[in-house]
Amino acid sequence: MNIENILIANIAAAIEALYGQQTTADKIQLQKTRKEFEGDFTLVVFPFLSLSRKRPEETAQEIGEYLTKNEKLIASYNVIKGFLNLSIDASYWIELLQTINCSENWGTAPVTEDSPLVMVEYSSPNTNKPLHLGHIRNNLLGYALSNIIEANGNRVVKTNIVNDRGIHICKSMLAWQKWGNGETPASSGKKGDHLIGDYYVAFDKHYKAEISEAMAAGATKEEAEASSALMAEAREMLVKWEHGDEEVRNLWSTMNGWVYEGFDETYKTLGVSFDKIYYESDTYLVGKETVLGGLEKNIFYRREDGSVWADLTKDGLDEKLLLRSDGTSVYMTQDIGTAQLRFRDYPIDKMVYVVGNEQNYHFQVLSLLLDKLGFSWGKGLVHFSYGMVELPEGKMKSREGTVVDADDLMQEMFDTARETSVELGGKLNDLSPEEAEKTIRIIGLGALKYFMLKVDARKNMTFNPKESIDFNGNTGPFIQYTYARTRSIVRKAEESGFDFAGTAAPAAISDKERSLIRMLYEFTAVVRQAGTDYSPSVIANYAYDLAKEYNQFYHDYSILREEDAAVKAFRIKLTDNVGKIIKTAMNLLGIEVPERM
RNA sequence: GGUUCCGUAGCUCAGCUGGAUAGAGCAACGCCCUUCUAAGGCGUGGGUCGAGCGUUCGAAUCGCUCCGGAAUCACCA
Repeated sequence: MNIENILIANIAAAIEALYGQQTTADKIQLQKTRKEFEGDFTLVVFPFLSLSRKRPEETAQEIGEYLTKNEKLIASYNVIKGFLNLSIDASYWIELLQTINCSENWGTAPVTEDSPLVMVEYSSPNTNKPLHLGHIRNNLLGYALSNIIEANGNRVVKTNIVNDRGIHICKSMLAWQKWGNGETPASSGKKGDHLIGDYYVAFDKHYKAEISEAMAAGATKEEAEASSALMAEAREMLVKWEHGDEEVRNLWSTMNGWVYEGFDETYKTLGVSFDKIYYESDTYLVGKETVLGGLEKNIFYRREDGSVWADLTKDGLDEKLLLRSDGTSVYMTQDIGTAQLRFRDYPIDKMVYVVGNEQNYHFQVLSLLLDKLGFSWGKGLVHFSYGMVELPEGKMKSREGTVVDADDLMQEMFDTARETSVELGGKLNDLSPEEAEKTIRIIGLGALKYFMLKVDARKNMTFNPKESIDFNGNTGPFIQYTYARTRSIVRKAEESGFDFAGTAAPAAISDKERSLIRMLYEFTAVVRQAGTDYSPSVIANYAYDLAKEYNQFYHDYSILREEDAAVKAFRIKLTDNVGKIIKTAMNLLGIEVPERM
């Protein structure tokens, strides 16, 4: 049923019949005919000139003539320079729409118990501060990627590794002990993660004050930092934590608990979720064991000072520290431990890490180390590396207070969506207050998510808070609006009791209709490409193209006022299916679409 | 300095397994709501695809060199 394969087979036959020589598949370059020319598929004939020994136009003419004569599906052809444009018979497109209409999950591959298992790690927050704009990009990419991988016929386990231990959380804990007066999320009404974040900032403030005081007394910066009593206390706390000091552990559990409640709320609002959460406090010791195991097998080596290293010079990299001379673990050790635990829990075939591009080197090393340690998926692990989010003024800097908070940003999106719908004449007035509010959240989030996902993940992107909340043009709300419009058309058709059963297929279809069906057909290839390239932006840009194409169609033709019943039924069905695919595409990105807006 | 990534319209971005005259949106200007949702459609203007060389019938796309920007190369995480 794949039209391209049919065409390729016919072209190969044509070449052989006309020129008496076989051709290879890679020479048959079939592409979508550009809009300004007539036709559906275009064959580039330049590769065949050496066989035909004729001019490009003549060669194209001969092949076109042969094809129209021998393949019923090819209705006509035209030649422009070395390009042979082939028009496919309308009946094929009409039938194709019927096929898409009948298939339940067009574009997505089924997942069975035997499907490969892919684990996707994303989010990975620290527990000392709330989520910010960078995390939003990470979460949205990770969630969308998981959906896309699943749509390509894989079992997916979404996972999160929480960095819940270390000096950073001790800083917050210490500051809370000193200046908190027993404040809790319940007592102050603050979200837990924000509360902890505030104490982290408080620590930094007092620490800075301490430093400048010491420097004013004549110390150098290094001396001041080294003699900081606050920092010494924080370190002391970390040591107590490592030794399982009950008081410190209890405080740690309590305060991390507040943070998790806050994170859960943010994740829920953002619409992302996880199947399994790992905590570094559980994995760092496993990492140590695994590294020591590797030491026994001479995969790693120990230096005189007792530190453990991996020699990667043969792989073109440096030597990498795995355990400090005091026996404590480093970042890499934890990731090895996490990998070990995960592999015990799941039969992982492939591991995808959604982590910023500042850690490209880390994952290059991790891949090698896991491979040396015998993890089958180590070598083929995917570091889905994405670029930083920058603001028009430059990078976000927590010290300068230029960090865009995730919760604040989402709230701002909701507020703007509400204002905009009022400005546009109370678009949501027909809905109940609850439904209107729900729709506003769908639109606000849709704007934010689409804005971040349409950009190629590898690239650094600029996030302009003001301009990003634009609901016109290439935006999420534009696509959502188009979806709502398709639903409106279908709803009205159903309400009017239009009889689909008694209608025959239309005799002919227009270019716009052809183009739309073709785009629906291509969705399968788009999903596959997004899966192999790990690229949500491919889906995003497709959804926009489809919505734009449909809007043009909508303006060019009457659908409900069409008098020819066959044509009317066809257009309604087309509308219905465009809506279905828009919805599927948007859902793959983790974006909801409203029935009305 | 080594490694990796990025450079396309004033701005934000598509296009990159080589194909026809490089596309959207925003911003500017003009037209279209008594007609199925105007969060829309149509039109005008706007480009040495960072630069150069090479491969090719054909290069934004592939290769090399250079220029500009980012990340990374820690007993930080």
